[in-house]
Amino acid sequence: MQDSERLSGQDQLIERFGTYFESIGFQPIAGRIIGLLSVSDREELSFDEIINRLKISKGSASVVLRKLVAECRVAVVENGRRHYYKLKQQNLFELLDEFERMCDSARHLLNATIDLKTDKESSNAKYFNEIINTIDRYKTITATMRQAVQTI
Amino acid sequence: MQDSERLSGQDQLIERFGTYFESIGFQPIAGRIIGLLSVSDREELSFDEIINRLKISKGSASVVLRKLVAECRVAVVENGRRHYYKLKQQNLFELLDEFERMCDSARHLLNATIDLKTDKESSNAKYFNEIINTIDRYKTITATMRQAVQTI
DNA sequence: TTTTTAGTTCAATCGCGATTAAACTAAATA
DNA sequence: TATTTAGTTTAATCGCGATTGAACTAAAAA
Repeated sequence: MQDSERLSGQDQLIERFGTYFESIGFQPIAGRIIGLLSVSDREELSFDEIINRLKISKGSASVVLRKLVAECRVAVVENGRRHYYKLKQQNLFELLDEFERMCDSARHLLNATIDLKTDKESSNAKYFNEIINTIDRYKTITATMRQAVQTI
Repeated sequence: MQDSERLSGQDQLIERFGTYFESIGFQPIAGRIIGLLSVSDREELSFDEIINRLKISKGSASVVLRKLVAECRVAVVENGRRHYYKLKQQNLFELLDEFERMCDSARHLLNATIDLKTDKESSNAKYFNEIINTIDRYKTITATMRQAVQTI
């Protein structure tokens, strides 16, 4: 594969990472930075390399990188005056935890909604109960999966 | 429970539904409408009831409701000149499908990223492979779950 | 000590989706 | 037929997060 080909391929992937992370609530620039750090062959990039490759201002890079570091998405290595950044690998179990917390809060909201219904047998009340049951079934299964993985 | 108590309880839940749906990409008003239709005791509400309870303009209600109907989140019943709206209950398997499509596209992006790496043994390449394996394990499990539920 | 460099800070602005207001349409009603 | 009513359309505006630019700080280099 030629260098130019690789570069343009990387640009496309950076864009895809970017739109994905945008869709889950990150700033556009944050998504591109995660993309660049994911895609790039050298996995530790300086502040300058980042702003030059992505063509963004020092200001936004500074703000967004600080946020990404605070959120443990990116790790920073200081080397003299220079800062180097690399992707911080997430603990996959923590990702699962996060998803389960989301399910829990949905479950909680649906329960509160049913509690407030005059008619607990109404169509929506039944539907919400069905969703709650599905969430509970799902949690049983992931608990099993978690155990299985942990005992390997 | 008193009526006033129930009403303010509903308002709070509407707000919680609203912020939840906002967080997954819906317009604020769309989230509140879904909340109102989820929480309200009468589960079929007229255009007027919606704009009065949520204190929103006819214009935004019209636009947002059309969108929600197009997305199959809300069903509309026309009765003479009046339109009545109710929550459209989703097929829970379709929700699962949607989640799996999301996993598939993530898997695809990670694969493309590894393909483009010069060093397939780099730290990030290994990390991405680990995520792919986790996704695959997850899919095996949900397939089993799906079969189990379908044969009930 | 002076100069250069790396990154930070923050006020200003940009961009854009969400929302409204008011004119408008079409159907029901009188 | 004239009027009322229910909802639609769309131009204008609002609000706000994202981004920039330029001044600024602090540390390294000269």
